Amino acid sequence: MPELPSVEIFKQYFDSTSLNQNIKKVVVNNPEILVETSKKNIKTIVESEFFVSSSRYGKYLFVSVSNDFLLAFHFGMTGFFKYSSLKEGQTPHSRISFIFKNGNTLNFEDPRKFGKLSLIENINNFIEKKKLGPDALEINQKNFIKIFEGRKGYIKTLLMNQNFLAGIGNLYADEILYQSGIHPLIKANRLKIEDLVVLYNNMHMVLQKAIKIKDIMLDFPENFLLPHRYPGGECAEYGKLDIIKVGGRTTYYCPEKQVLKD
DNA sequence: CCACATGTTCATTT
DNA sequence: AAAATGAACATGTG
Repeated sequence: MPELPSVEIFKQYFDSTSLNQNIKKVVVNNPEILVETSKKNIKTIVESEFFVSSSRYGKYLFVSVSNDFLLAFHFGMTGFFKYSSLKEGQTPHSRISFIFKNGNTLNFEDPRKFGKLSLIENINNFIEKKKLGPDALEINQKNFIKIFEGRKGYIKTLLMNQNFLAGIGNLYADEILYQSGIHPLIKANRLKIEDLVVLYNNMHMVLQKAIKIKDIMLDFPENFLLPHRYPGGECAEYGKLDIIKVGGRTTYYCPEKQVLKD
């Protein structure tokens, strides 16, 4: 479930399992997920080195290697890490495996193969090249409000657009708008400053809550949208949730709580 | 068989 | 330039 909260949790998992361990071998099962590098290249660069640190930006996880190279993981729609004590740790959806000298393996798992692993030289250059907006947890209120100034697009579409704000995807956009009582189809420039302040505060609240509960949907409180986000699901406060398409993505919202005015 | 899925990117149209 | 829409990508699930 790789939106910002999941990636933050993947980072914690990565840090606690895989930092500072000698990498004995790298197994590339699916070279097609590699970007700007090759199977041979990545093996040459990473084998016999170790991971020094990691950092998250939006939905990306950057990992620095002991020889100063950098890896950028993107988890696509179904990617995640699996650290195991199995010798070669191979599983049906393991795309890349990092086998450590201690006998454990970190797998980059991704059933649908929308994930990517890039070899990069500089994080800032990468962010610039991808034209990523500010990270959703780092941006301050003033700059957040500025993003929507004069924008005629739908608020949900903009929230999800990584070029404006990095980290929010389809599910969390729905949750943040629900918490804020804002209809997903409101045009951004129709929102008042007060609405944007509410939106900003709820964005933080929702993302931090999600990280706290390890992004386990069922652990969200009743008054959140996500535990009810399925056909026929009901808002804890009002009635049945509506399902529409916004920017090509399925959108759940409560028509009584999130009203589209004029 | 069909529809749908947490994401990104590209083409086309308005 | 901005914005909306649809398709493509690969694969599992219901």
